[in-house]
Amino acid sequence: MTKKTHSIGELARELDITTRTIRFYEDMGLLSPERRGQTRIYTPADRVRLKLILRGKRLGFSLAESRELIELYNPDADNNQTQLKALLGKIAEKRAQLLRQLHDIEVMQIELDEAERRCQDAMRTADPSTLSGESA
Amino acid sequence: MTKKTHSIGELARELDITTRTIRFYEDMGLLSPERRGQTRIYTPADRVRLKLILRGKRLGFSLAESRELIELYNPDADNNQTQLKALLGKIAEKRAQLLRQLHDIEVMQIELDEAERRCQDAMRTADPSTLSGESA
DNA sequence: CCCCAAGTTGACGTTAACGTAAAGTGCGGA
DNA sequence: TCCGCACTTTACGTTAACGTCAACTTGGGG
Repeated sequence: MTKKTHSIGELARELDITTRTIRFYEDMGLLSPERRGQTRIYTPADRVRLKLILRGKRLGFSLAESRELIELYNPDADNNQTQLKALLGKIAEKRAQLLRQLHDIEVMQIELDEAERRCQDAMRTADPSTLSGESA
Repeated sequence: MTKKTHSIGELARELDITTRTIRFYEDMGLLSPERRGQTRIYTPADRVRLKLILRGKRLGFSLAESRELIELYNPDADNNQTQLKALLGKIAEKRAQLLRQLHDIEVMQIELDEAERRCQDAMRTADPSTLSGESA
């Protein structure tokens, strides 16, 4: 059975971040691992949270935004109807933001296509004297 | 004919950023508008560059990355074959990065779906006493 | 028992991306 | 002519997200 908990070092190595980063996220309230004495112990759930944060980072989310996201995934038992409605609203917001990013990516992909085309055109029409030595 | 150049203030208003930001981008080498005396004059091309930077920001790109992107779109006449190959390589990198982001967005959308579902479940099963006053 | 690797808590340093305040320039209108 | 507004440069301040020591403690191996 795949070991259920991790040390901070293990997590850091696996996710390719530093322990400092993990502790920082804890300071920011994004994680709250258990303790055995002083030592932090991370559950699979903590690992999931971390990966969620890192995914957020890859999309340009701030830690505050990632914290919001994490909270969205937690309809805690103590949420009343009003709070739940607010949650649904925030979910819709995030969704809209993702759609905007999708659009931005599409546009950027097209621009990259054009850039590549121009680049290849330039290679074909380039002065052959600038060839940098692959012919004997 | 739609006026061809813009003042820094016009651009700032249109793109919803500050003039400080625009000047900062210039300091970072992302823009180099013409001058009429001291005053900066922005061409449509400058405007395009700016929008490109802002799109990059929405996707979490740093200004350095945006500068790279801008350079990708400029197969300057003075690029030799070696440089052009390097450009194609960078274009491929950016493409890969965008694909990663696309994947991240997909995953996140699914997670939002689940979050929304859980949230609505919670609303249905919630203690009706927490209803905050919409029934007469 | 002692050491070392891996953990811990401070605390200060650093980088990116601007904000903000100060002090001056240039120009179209009353 | 003087006002006001938009522009300019210079320079210091700020926030987020860590990096980088320093000075501990702690559990297991020789």
